[in-house]
Amino acid sequence: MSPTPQVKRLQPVDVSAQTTKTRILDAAEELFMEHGFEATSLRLITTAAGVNLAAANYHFGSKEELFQAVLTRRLDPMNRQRMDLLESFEAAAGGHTLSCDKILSAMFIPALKLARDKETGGQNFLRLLGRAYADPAPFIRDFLSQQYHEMIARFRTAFAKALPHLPKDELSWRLHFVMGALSYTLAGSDVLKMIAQYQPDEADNDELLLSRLAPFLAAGLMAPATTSGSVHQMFQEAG
Amino acid sequence: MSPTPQVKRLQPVDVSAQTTKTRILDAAEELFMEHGFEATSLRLITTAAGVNLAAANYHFGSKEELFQAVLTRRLDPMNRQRMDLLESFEAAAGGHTLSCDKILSAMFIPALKLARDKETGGQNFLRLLGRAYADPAPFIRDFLSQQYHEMIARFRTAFAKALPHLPKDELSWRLHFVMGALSYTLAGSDVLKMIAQYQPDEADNDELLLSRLAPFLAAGLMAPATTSGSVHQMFQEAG
DNA sequence: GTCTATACCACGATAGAC
DNA sequence: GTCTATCGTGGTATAGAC
Repeated sequence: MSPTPQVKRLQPVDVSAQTTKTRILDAAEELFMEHGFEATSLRLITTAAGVNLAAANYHFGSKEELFQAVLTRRLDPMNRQRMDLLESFEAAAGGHTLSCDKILSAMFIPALKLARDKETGGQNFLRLLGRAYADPAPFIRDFLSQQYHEMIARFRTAFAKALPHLPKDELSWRLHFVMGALSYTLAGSDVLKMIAQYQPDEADNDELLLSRLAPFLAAGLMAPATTSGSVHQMFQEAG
Repeated sequence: MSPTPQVKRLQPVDVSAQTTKTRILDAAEELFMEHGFEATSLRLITTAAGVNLAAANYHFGSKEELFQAVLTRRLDPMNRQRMDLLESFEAAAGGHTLSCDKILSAMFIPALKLARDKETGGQNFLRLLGRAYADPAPFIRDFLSQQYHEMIARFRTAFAKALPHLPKDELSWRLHFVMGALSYTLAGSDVLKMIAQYQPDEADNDELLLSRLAPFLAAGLMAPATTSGSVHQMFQEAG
């Protein structure tokens, strides 16, 4: 079933290897996006890719590592785009401080581009990413933690300049809320049934979705710092 | 290994059934909280409960239904408390409109109570709930959608009064963001490594966590409505 | 080095004896 | 109600073909 290598010269090993590896990667990405990590079996992936079951473990070591490879292939370029875009915004602003909206757009735009540039799957990859971001599996959390570390650090300093009044730890929390809301929104296309008034046209339009999320998050970021014990007080009042 | 029924009279069937059923439920809750749904096997649960593997399927039908039973036992009372608290706030306010903070506290306080009232597991149940809220499995999404429907509808009308300027569909989106940020925050205790400056004391303190989330969400809810195409414009500018 | 065939063990589920 | 036995499927490891 596997294609026989036609050209044996000029790195024939690499060529044949990349072909099989890429086919597994493509099939895995599509199936992971559709069914999620746990519900997608290696047998389904390798069958769809037209390769042997053991080939997946040979090239990627395990199902978990295959999943990480699927994510890295698109996540790494996207986060680099985010940092580059932020840097270009800062350069264009000269000495001026960037607004929260502008910084947020540096996070959103590369995600939107990713959703569009890829004719196939691109729209759904963000959902896969959002689900992964909320996945309880430690190997996923650790992997994403490592992947996002540099980008988050870069954006935190940008937000710190835009929000000088905000305490450092408060900003860390709010960045956490931002990342959570973003990933959750991207992941939760079908949770909208919970909210009702569900409009399929809107839900499929990531641009419209993010254009609603952006002002929500910007306002949250710019809110005054927490007054200590405010919830505690409410808790006491309610008995 | 299973306890032999000592009293055969007075509904012996129900007594023995509830005992086994409860033991499975308790063991399942603890293990689901610790390892998540997929990573927890029925064999582990039934072994911990000291019952036979088949007993779980007999009493609950499937692993999925067992999981739903675990969630329902605590979720149903919590959502009822939320609605009751909101109603008492409205009654206390007379004809006055409730503030967003007040409405949000009606959502948060029952969650905090749940986290505390139960000596065992209570602190971690909210994390299990948050993870379930973001789980891609359809049976979980459908279940929670049904569980939350009444409460969400109730709170939407409350927010609609507090935010009369906000279009209906915009409010629906923001409620979605609120629920997402809340559940994600409760679920993501260990994602904080991503943000760094991690302080274990704070992360374990749900009250402090929610006291930081509340003003963030309130500000987002009260933000001016989306100007159509704002993100689209930014997207064009960035090329 | 790549790829295949195959075996192994754990899982969820179920039928049937008690 | 409970238990044993068993089925089909899952991820994984490995021996050996090319």
